Amino acid sequence: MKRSKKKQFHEFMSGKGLKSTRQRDVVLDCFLASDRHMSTEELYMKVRAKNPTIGYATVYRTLKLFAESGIAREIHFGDGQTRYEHVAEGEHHDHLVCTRCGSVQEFENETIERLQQEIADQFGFQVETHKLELYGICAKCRQ
Amino acid sequence: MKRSKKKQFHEFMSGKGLKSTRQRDVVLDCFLASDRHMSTEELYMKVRAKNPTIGYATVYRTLKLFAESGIAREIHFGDGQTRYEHVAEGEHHDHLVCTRCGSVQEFENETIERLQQEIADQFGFQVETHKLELYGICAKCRQ
DNA sequence: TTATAGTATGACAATCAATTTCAATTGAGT
DNA sequence: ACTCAATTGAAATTGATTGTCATACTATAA
Ligand SMILES: [Mn+2]
Ligand SMILES: [Mn+2]
Ligand SMILES: [Zn+2]
Ligand SMILES: [Zn+2]
Repeated sequence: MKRSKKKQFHEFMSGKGLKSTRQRDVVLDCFLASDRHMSTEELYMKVRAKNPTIGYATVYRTLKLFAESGIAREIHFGDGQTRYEHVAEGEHHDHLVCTRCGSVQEFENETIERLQQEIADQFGFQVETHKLELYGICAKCRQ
Repeated sequence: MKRSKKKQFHEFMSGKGLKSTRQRDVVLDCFLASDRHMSTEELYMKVRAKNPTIGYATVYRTLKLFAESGIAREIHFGDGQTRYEHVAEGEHHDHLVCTRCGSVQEFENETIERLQQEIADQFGFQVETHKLELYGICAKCRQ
């Protein structure tokens, strides 16, 4: 799985005439080894631990490339931080976000997805993406 | 309806020992007279048209008070702009957002709301708020 | 292998929305 | 009118992100 994402990214890069670099490989390894829903800042810290010479701008630029290549998805939970999560091909999920501890639980619901489609159809709206997030208190934080 | 929101806001303010000012009244009038889903910037422009001496910070501060008082809700559509929309007491709706023309269509779906609740219950998660947005191309933009 | 052309990098400046600071002003109860 | 906390606008500041640019590097051709 990690092998295949590496491959996917490298194919995307060479297909666009973009280069493979030491820095990008470090960022990629840190991203793939990381928990999901990491903020750019958090990832930058992990990257620095491996190679302190890598700059902030490079991490930002590389994460955008991950999203373009399809191995990552950009997410926003409403704190001013952009986050990235791993994307499994053909999969989709939504999120439960704890406003107390910040933990994130993923879920899938086929019925909701279908209803969304129906609603869009009623309005003649063509859905490209959607975002469903439930914010509240997770089981642990409720004791 | 507009009378009652004005009232609601003024009651909230006096209840907190906060003052009624000329500036706040102008911002409130502009907000109530406006289309929904206005960005702070857009509202600021309307405010300036009525009273060019009112500052940016005052508009920001006042909109936060609207949200606190319950007459407005803060929304984020992923462009870097915070928006505010009118809140009707006891009502809730979600959004279809056109990524081409920026238009916003509101909808309500009781079944989806119920399913969200069920999912949260399964995880022992206590929902406080949620966000459901469908992004894509609206009927008009599809010709 | 070496030359070459275009890409990538990191330090730093710049941007953008939003917030904070602060001295001067104002609102509301007395 | 008096008092005092709340409010204001201008400007400075923050925090995340992006742009600039001179230097360094990668990949391919020769
Ligand atoms: Mn996720
Ligand atoms: Mn709305
Ligand atoms: Zn929690
Ligand atoms: Zn449209």
